Amino acid sequence: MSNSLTKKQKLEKSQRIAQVTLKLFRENSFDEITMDRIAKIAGIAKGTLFNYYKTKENIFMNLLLEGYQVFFTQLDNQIMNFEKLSLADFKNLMLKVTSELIEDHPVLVRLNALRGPILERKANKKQTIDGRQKLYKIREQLSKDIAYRVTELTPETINHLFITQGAIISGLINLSGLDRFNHEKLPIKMFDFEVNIEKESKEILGFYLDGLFQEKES
Amino acid sequence: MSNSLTKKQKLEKSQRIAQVTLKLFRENSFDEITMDRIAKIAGIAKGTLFNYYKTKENIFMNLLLEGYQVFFTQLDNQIMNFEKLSLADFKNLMLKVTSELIEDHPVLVRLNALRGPILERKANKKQTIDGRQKLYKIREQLSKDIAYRVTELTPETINHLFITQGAIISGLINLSGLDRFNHEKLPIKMFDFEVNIEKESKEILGFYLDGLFQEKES
Amino acid sequence: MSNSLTKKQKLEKSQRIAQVTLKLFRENSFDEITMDRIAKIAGIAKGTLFNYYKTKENIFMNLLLEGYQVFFTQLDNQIMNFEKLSLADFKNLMLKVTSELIEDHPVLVRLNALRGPILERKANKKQTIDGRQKLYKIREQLSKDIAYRVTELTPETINHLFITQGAIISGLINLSGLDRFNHEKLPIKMFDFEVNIEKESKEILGFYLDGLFQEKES
Amino acid sequence: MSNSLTKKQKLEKSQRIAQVTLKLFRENSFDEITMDRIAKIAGIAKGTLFNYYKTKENIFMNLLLEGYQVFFTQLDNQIMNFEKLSLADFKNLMLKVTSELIEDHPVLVRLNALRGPILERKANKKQTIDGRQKLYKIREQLSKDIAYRVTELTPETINHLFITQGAIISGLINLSGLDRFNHEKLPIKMFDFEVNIEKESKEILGFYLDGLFQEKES
DNA sequence: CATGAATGAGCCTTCATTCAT
DNA sequence: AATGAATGAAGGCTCATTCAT
Repeated sequence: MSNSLTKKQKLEKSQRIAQVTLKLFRENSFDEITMDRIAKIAGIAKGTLFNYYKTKENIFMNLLLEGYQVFFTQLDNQIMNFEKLSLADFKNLMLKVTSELIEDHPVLVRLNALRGPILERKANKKQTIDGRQKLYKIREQLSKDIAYRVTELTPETINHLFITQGAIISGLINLSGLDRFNHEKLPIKMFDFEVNIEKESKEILGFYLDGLFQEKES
Repeated sequence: MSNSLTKKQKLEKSQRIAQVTLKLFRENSFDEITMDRIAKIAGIAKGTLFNYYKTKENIFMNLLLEGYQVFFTQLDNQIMNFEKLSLADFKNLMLKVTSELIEDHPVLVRLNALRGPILERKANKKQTIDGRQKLYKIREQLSKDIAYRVTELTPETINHLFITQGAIISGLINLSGLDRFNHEKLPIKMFDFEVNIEKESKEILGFYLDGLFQEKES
Repeated sequence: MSNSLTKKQKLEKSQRIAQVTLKLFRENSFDEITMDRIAKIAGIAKGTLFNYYKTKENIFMNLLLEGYQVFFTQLDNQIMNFEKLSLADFKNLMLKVTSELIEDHPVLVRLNALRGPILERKANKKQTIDGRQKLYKIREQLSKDIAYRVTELTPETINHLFITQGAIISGLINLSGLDRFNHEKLPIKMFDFEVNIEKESKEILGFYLDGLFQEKES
Repeated sequence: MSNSLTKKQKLEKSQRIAQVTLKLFRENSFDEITMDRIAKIAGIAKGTLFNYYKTKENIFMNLLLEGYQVFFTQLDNQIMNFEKLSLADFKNLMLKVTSELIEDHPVLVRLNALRGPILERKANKKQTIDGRQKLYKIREQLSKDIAYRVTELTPETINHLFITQGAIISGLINLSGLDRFNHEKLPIKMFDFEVNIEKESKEILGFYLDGLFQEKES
């Protein structure tokens, strides 16, 4: 009774852990976030962490999957409001999504960039496959819903576009050295540091879409 | 002279260390590469490592700077053969460079992605600035030489393009989980794993250039 | 409760570590005492050490502060038994304290000598200041209690005297090469080795007090 | 011929090493001075150091012995100018020497403080004894010359006084945390940091001498 | 289920000393 | 006698993970 938690209670605790980690990740790198800090801030014992997540990497993997699920679900809901979308509409949508990712969910992009080089390294094969498949499923559903409204594009193409979008944003974020998150500014003015991630991302993605659409036409 | 290594010999040994590290980096992440492993494979004592490079990060930073220097110098030499380059020529050039980076020097791109979040963390401000400036200089010279031949573009734009190119490739490589470099193939077929980095990069960059050129014209 | 050590238990373990370190310090210099040795002798893992003390220096700093606290508190208690103390009484007191420090707590003096050149080096500014202030507070209280009973002297003068006393003893202990604490006796008879630290210290301090008192009178 | 140095040349080189070390020791602790730095500043190879001094500790021990030799010799010369010295003269002399040690040769005192805890630890028994004996001889000669002029005191007493003097100064220097040599000042005002080493030393020694002389009279 | 003390492998780095040339 | 590259033992410290209670 007392020592057996309801599913709801368990979920709440695991989410608390996740939220704390997420918050920390906004201004810290993976290495800078220790299980100690997470436990302390979450107000639970370090050992308890491992009852909810087998490894540190699992916390982040979960964050990634849950995050994208929420994000894509919300996006899906918005799309449901439309009957049809022209290519121009779709382009605007993708650019808007780009802005949102960068402004409101850069953490999601950074988590995604963590997946291959870090998260999956310490996960076993099954976990890795499960994680990827889940992420894929989420994106797949969204892609289908969009393709249903943008008749010129297939779900595969749209799915592909989301991946490309992620790669572009991630590449730019990483390159910009996360300087927005760093405290000390370097007394130097070079292009690297002036990368306006949002503007760049939208430009690249925009031209990419233009090219893609043009190709389809011909 | 006797026991004193000539500059050439010293360079050779420091390059041996660098080569060992580079080789390890092809299939391992920064964290997985320890000074111990480097020393062992290079066939020298761990302490000797520090006679050539003051920190682990220095080895990688050097690898990055030297690598780009060589790569861009070769590129520069190729360009010197031309009198003038049309925009179409330039586009082909950028696409060819993209292929080369991905096929022959993916390590360079990954090193560059390491710079901000890892290499510069443990370097002091001066080293960081020096490193960045050196890298910048290299790219700057190349950009000027190209701009001289592609009259429609400014050096700044070209420099910008190289950075964008790096970001795109880096984003895709990272996203693809480096699977092509891993030993074990995952028994799974999903889009992520089928990302043909080279094809994708060229497509994105190609369309980006098209859009950019078109914009200039109007 | 179960696996959680009570405050008392934690204190006991941290004191065990401290005691081991103290014991080692009796016959070894700071550099000769490694965290490895401390852990081994304390019968715990090296990592455990760092759960109780963040740095090696912290162990010693703690030893110093705790040691003086205990010593001065005991001294304070003795003083509380008196209503008033004449200058002669006070002189006797200081000489007695000198004997006690040398006979029973030479380690305390040596720790104090370690503070500036070693312990505070690796401590951050806050720690350094805190440590010094704590030590100062301890001595200050004692000085006040004494000054209350020795009407001819101010607390400042007395505080000053304790510091001078420490310097004299420390100087002599260090000079005598700690030989009395070393295992091997040197087969040599020279003045240095015959320094009777206790006798010397008391003589110097005694005369110093005499001079000081005489000065006050005139 | 070319590969065999004259005694003079050898002496010069060993003195150069010594001078460099001495200079470094003025603003650095023993640990902060590496053989590397010494060699570099002296303009010789690191290996060469070991042709002149078998160990790092030997350099410092030599510095100590040579330093005192010079200092005491100069002092001896000054004394030779006098026929007789009264006790008051002698006291003034000792106080003047104290000032000189603190103002001009604090390094000497610090070296002396290094002898027991550091220098002799890594030296073998013979070296230790030799070093001590040499130092003793130097001081002994001086003591005799003084005793000859201060008829009230024996050479032993005077020798003893020099040791006491060294202990007092050393104790105070160490206690003051070498703050005069530190770059960063602590934003704190406590007695410890206000120790005026020279004033304190002279006061303690002065009173000590007063007491001693008074004792002799009675 | 929660706890948090204990673990120990592993990391980077330092530096006096050696020795082949 | 001089060189300086090579050595390697040693050091302090980190942190994800385990497990007895």
